[in-house]
Amino acid sequence: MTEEHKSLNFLEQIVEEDLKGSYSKEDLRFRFPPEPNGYLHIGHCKAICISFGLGEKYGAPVNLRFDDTNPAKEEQEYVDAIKEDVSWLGYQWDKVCFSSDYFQQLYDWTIQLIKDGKAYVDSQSSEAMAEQKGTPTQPGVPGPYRDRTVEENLDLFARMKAGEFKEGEHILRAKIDMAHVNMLMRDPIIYRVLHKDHHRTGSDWCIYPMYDWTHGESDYIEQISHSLCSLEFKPHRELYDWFLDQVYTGEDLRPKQREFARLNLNFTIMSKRKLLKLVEEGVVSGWDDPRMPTISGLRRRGYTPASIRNFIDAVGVAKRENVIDVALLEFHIRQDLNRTAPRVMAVLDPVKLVITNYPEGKEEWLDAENNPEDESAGERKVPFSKELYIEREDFKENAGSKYFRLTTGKEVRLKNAYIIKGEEVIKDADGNITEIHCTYDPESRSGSGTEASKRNVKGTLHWVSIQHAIKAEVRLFDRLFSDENPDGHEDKDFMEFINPNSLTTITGYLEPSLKDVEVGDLFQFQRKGYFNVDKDSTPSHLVFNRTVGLRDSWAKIKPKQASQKNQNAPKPQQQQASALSTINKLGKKLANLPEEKRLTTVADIQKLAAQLTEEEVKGFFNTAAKKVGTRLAGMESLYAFAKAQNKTIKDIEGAEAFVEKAREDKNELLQEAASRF
RNA sequence: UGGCCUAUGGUGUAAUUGGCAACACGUCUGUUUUUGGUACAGAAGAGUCUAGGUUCGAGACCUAGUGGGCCAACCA
Repeated sequence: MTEEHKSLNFLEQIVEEDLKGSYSKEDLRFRFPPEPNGYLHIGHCKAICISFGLGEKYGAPVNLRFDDTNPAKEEQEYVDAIKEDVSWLGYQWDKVCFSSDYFQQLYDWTIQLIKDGKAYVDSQSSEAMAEQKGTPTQPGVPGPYRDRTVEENLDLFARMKAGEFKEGEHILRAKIDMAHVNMLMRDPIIYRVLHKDHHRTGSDWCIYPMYDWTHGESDYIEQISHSLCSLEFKPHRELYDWFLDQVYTGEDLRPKQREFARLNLNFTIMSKRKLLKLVEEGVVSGWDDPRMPTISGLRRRGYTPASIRNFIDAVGVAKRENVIDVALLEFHIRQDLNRTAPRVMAVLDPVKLVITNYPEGKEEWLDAENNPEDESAGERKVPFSKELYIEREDFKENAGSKYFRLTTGKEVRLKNAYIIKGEEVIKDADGNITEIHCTYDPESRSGSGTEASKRNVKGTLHWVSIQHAIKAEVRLFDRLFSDENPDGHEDKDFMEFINPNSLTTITGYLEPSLKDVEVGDLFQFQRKGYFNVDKDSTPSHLVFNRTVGLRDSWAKIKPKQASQKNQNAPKPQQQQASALSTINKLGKKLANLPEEKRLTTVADIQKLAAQLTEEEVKGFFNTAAKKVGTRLAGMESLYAFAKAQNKTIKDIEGAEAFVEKAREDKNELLQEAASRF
């Protein structure tokens, strides 16, 4: 067993248990069952990774099944997009299936259901039916059509199928229990009339099965061993099993449904319906807008499959509600891109830098490393000349000592080039800096090996030669919502939290090596972040997206410096833990400590106890009997406190009873401690 | 007035047969660095929602309480 004993999540444990039980490895089969009514988002990635991940782990097939039972919402476009997204993530399905492939089988089973008296045609309005259904706390009551004869039901259902009725006139319900505690068991609908063409079956059907009647049976038909879904389907399990009971032959594999908590991300919405609204109202440019949490959006943004899979892996699988910090997603894309993305220089907010002692008209092509994390990435040439662009924020006239960038009189290194020294600032009439003049040290060229080239200067700036630079449109994204939980306010709609500045488009100046990039190419613009080539990009008009910025510790220092001016304020000072809370803390485990450690801890407690007030000591007297450690700590505290105050336990109310109880306790340590009084 | 699920550092996830609760992100310190990136070293931060119980021993099991989630679409 070379197996790291990495702990299994609860779903893997279920599978392991089953494998130890009646399941063989060949029985395992999973499925990912999206409804083709929208694009997949990061939340679906979790479901995909769980089922496909299990498939990879156990060498089991995984079906991609389109749960297409509602022609009103479903389209071929979505089927295609979902396939693309799943395979882009790097998963291979065994079969592509459609619930609609099982319409006939489902229908046949339904006939049997009716014959068995387990389904009936109801002909009321949906309002009347809802009325009879009751509420979670009130049982429902049977409707007037519940006891139709089998013949009548068969006839009506046949005519529903034949298209004799309009939508809503009749539906077919399972006959279970209108008073069941589980609302879903109160005679759920299994078929409704829908006069709509289906994207696959066309006009073959005008009755369509509902989710519950379709899902478990589809799992059964495909012989899915473990049907994994998110927590909100937990109440459906009972019905899933009930339906399965009706068709299960006992001779083959019976699927089981298990549920896990879905993924939530802060500052993000995760509902297809709401994402659709963003698309329809033009808040974003489409399902694949780089700000969207859709897989296609993330892909266009520059996220890699590996980064997403690693992210999902890090998130884990459990049954409790969770909200993941987007910082974790960002961590994983940076981690992936740091290894793989070629480095390149691009100036996004340019200011002109003139090297006054650099010869007019001269140009040099300097060596630049493509990726310090990957030697095999090689080098490229970057042109250097007298006039450059640098970032506006990389120069400051009056800079503090913590500012490592260019300022007058100070030296910095130009990445891959020379060390320069700030000399002079040229401003326009309004006082805006238009040009910075500097001088360079001709001996200091990067990699030249001279003494001067090895000098250490604090800052290194990226730059681009003005005459060689190529222009590009650069799109900078911020989060789409300004609220951490845009979907979580009862009084406010998520649309109110849309961040109006989620997209900034600027013109950047890039080193010329970027001339021939292709859509999807990923780069690190040094010191600026990771960028990829957007699909809008053309050779004559390059368009880049910022996937994610670099971690930026300078960004954190800046605001601190600013606030340092009014910095006589009391420091946030670590709150000194009170003697009492420290004792409590120490006490908690006291009874379980090894001898030596316990003695030193007791000594600590006694020392601290001298600082306690009488009231605080009395607090220990009510400690739950179960908490031996805390009682022990209380005992020690009482002892030390009494000693320090020159009191006996008779002087302290309640102390005698406390000690007495401890003497009689079965814990020896406690007895011992109490016996000293 | 119901049923089901759930509760471990700021966040997320761990904790098989006896380890004063581990890992990752985040935060903070340093070191290295021609990216204020990366890498490396280190620190702070929970004593496991509360109260009982079972046990030699409970984060794990039981009961109750409390907090959170889900459940009444001819959606999936």
